[in-house]
Amino acid sequence: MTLYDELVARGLIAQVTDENEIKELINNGKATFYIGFDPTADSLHVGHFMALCLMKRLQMAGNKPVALIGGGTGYIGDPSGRTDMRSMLTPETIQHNCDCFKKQMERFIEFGEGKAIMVNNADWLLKLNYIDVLREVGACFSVNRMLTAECYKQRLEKGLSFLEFNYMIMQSYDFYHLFKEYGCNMQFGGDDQWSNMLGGTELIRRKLGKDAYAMTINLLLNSEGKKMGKTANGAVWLDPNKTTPFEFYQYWRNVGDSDVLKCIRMLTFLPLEEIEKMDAWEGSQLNEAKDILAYELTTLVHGTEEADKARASSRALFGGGAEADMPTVEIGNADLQNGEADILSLLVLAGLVPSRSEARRAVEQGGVSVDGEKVVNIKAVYSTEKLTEGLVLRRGKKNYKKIILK
RNA sequence: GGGGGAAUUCCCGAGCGGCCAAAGGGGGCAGACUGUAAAUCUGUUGUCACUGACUUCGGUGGUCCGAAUCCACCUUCCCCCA
Repeated sequence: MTLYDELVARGLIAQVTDENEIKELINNGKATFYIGFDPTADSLHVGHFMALCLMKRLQMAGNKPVALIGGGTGYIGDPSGRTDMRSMLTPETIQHNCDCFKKQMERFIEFGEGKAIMVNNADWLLKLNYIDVLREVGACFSVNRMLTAECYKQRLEKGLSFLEFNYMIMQSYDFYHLFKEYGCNMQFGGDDQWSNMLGGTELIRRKLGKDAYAMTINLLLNSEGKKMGKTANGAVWLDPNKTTPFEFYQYWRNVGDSDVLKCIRMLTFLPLEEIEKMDAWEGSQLNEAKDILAYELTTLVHGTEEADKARASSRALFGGGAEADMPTVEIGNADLQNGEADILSLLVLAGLVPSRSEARRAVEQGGVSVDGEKVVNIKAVYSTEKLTEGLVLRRGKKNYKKIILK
C-alpha cells in the first residue's frame, strides 16, 4: 500500500490540489513540504499532534519536512474558522510560545542535517517593507476573490479587521519564500487552512510560473461534528504540566463509542489490518478499543513509562483494584483546626472543588466519598491520625485525590 | 466626520425603581440507569460563618428611603450615512 493510499484509508486527507502529482511526489519521497504552526498558546494541542504525525509519516517515506513556526504570522492572527477576532499577542508571549513549541516538536520529529528543518517566519516576515510587499505580492491578490474564500465569508457578517484580512497574504508569502529558499513544493495543514494554502500556490504560480501543491487533512471531529481535543476547561494539551498524562489518557479513554475507531485510524500508527479487525467490535467491547487508543496516544505523547502509569491508575480506580499512582495532595498542620479537618475543607484542599459552596453541594447531592464510603454529612470531620494515614477522596465518578497529612 | 444602538452571572439571552443572586436556553457539576460510552430522567450551577449575611449586572460619580433598572461623564463594541 502506498503512503497516499494509507492516508486516504486512515481518513486523513480532506482536499488536494492535484491528486496525481501529489501521489507521485509523496509516494516516492520527492516532496519537501511544510506545515505551519502559529504560536497561539504555550503548548501544542491535539490538532498540532495530528499535523506532526502526518509529518512523521511523510518523513518515514523519505520526504523532507519543514516545520514552520509562525513567529511572524502570530502577530496577525488567523481568522480562519473563527467567528470572533483573536486577541492580539504581545511580542514576549509570541516568543515564549515559539520556544515552547520548538521544545515539544523536537520530541516528535527528528531535526538536523538531512532530516527535518525548522524555520520561523518571523525571520522574513518581520522585516518586510509595507510598500514593497504591496507592489510585489499585493498586486497578485484579488480582493474580490479573497472575499469569496470560505474563511472570510462568515467573518463578513461579524466583522473582519484589515489586520486579519492580511493573514492569507502572509501565509502565502511564507509558501512562496520556502519554495524559493528550500525548494518546498508542498504545504499541508488542517482543512480550515485550505484557502490560505491555495493563496500560496497561486502566488508561486504568478510570481515564478511554477507549480506547488497543497493538501489538507480532515479536522478531528466527533460524531456530533464538534472539534475533538477540547474539554470544558480548554484544550487537551501535549504539555504534561497543562494536561497530565493521566488526564490525557482519560480523555481518550472516554471518547464516545462512535468516535473510537476514527480516532485510532487517524491518530495512531497501528497497522491498518489491526484496525480493520477492531472495526467489527460493538457494545462494551469497544472499551477495549478505547483502552488501546488511550494507551497508544499517551505513549506517543508522553512515553511508555507515563502511559503505563496512567493506564495502571485508570484501571485501579475504575476496575476497583489497588490505589496505584493516585494523584496525591499533601497538607500540613496549618490546614487543620483543633487537630481535625472537615470534609468541605478537605475537598477544597485536594482541589476537587473550587469553593466550599461547591463542596457543600457535592456532599449534599451524594457525590462525595472518602475511602470508598459515601459522605452525607457536610459536617463530617477527620482526625489527625486518619489524615496521617491518608484518605482517598472522590468526587463524582471520575475525580479522585489522595490526601495525606505531612 | 454625522446619526443610531448595545454592554447582565461560564456562554447566549430576559429583566417593571423595591417581590433580583437576577427568567429562559446552552454548557458544567452531581444523582439514577450503564460499559470510565451515548441517549434519557432528576437535582444543582456567585461567595461565606448557608433557612441568614455578603459581593455581583462595562467603569466612575450622582438622584432616591431604595437602583441591573433613572441622570452625567468615561471606556469598548456594533449598525447606518459619508
